[in-house]
Amino acid sequence: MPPLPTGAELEILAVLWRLGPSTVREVYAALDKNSGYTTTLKQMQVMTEKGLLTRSERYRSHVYEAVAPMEDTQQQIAGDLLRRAFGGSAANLVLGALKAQPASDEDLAEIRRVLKEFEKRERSR
Amino acid sequence: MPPLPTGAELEILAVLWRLGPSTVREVYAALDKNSGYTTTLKQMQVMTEKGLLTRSERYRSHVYEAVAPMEDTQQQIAGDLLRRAFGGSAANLVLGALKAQPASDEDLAEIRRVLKEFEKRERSR
DNA sequence: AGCTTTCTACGATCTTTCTCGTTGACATAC
DNA sequence: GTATGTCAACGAGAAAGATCGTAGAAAGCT
Repeated sequence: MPPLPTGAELEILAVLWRLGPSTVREVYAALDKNSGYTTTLKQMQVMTEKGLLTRSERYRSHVYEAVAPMEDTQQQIAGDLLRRAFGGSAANLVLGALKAQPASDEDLAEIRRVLKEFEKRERSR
Repeated sequence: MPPLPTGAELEILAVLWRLGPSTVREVYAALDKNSGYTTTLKQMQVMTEKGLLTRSERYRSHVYEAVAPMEDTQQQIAGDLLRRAFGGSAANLVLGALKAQPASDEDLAEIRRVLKEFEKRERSR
């Protein structure tokens, strides 16, 4: 089982999820950090060594891409936090998230949809 | 704004939330890590320096306690993760959490209650 | 060919986190 | 009063993470 991505790694992953396969420079530009280009480059190299990213040549530059699908990584992170910080209480996690960043009506509807879906699957077991 | 607790710090906080004010030895016993007693002690001393814990004398030993209420810390953590790993999508967070650790019926009901409550507050603005 | 730009690769440093061994204080037991 | 046990304090070390400076390869331009 791969270790969870660190904070800086997570930010890079988030950019790649959003933009799809990208060069280092594109990721660097999308990051609003005040660290240098080589820092981002190094980070992505390390992540590639770890197996978090893959790299393919394209003309002159290298294009990086997340190995694991976003959903898998998000699930791992959510599960880890649930255990570690919320004593396994999903309700507390939801509550914390909503308080921290009020959700829009669409978000709320989406959450309800997710709940229904989950409930249905649960009931059929 | 205080920096978010690290992984090891979070585990200690979780124990203190669960047990209430405790001595180092109690926390250490509740932790199922394979590190030594002094490691936990040192960690808690550092956390006290950082302002995460408070300490009060009790007879011979010291009793530690989390400074910030659990809810506040959880909210901070959830918000941070929401931004960093989930692109602000609370629905994805909920989905990830449910997939990672299927919730019981009570949990689901609790989540729905939280949603309703939040919605009501939202509507009255 | 020589210069400029745009990349990646490498190595070094700095900081934070994590871990533990040792010490000394204090109390209780013998 | 010596021994034993329990605890906090201290300092040191290892490990991981984050940051950057410099070098080197490849392409394009004049």
